[in-house]
Amino acid sequence: MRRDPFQAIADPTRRAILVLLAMHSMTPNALAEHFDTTRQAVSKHLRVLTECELVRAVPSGREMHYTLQVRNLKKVDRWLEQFRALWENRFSQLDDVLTTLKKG
Amino acid sequence: MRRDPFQAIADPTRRAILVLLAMHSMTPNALAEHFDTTRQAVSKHLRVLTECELVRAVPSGREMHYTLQVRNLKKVDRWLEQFRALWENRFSQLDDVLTTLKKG
DNA sequence: TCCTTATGAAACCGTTTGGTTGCGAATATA
DNA sequence: TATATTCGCAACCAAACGGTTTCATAAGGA
Repeated sequence: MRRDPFQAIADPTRRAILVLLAMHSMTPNALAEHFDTTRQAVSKHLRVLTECELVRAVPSGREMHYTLQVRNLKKVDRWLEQFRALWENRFSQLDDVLTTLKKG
Repeated sequence: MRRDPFQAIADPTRRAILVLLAMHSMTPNALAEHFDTTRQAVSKHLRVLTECELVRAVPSGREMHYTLQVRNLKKVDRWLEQFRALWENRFSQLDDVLTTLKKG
């Protein structure tokens, strides 16, 4: 089973969860209210996110507070880094044909 | 079938293909030599990447030259943008406990 | 204590994924 | 023309994915 941040953010629901948790930590029930699925489905996504260490569970009584753990998102950012130069230089501003010529 | 850059870069082989194509355009055969799979498997990945418009196929005789199309990678970059502030501010430099306090 | 609420885990299901093999079409070469 | 090479497509397969329903556990409230 692949467990890395790239696979984690492939799912749109998981991306939305991360965005919500970026505001403040939330319980599974509170999160589930934002989606058109069951609490258990959200819980499964939280499990994946926890295994990827993109999220951390903090118990509080009978509730569980999930918190964003931003560190591993940086891995995605670092991977993108190697392409950033390509879309920031002036060649990539031109159309695709020119890009092709440059690389061919 | 979901076809977006997030799903495209979830697969490690596809990420490696994108990195290789960032250097210069390549044919499916040339690409396949870099991996421990068949040409057809690489071809399938190229199909996905093409559908996501992360790659563009340029025919040349009986060969096909695949070129990186960087535009849609920016979508991932823009999504990450909303988290970048979190790991760039001084709070995220502290350990996870502090991060929790800040968000709780 | 009894009941409700919050949660995770397990079993199950249909679809998607990533891979293989085999094929046919089209281009280059002898 | 005949042959070899490059490639995409279709069929098939096992494993993973995303979802549901059901159940057990544990904590709060009447």
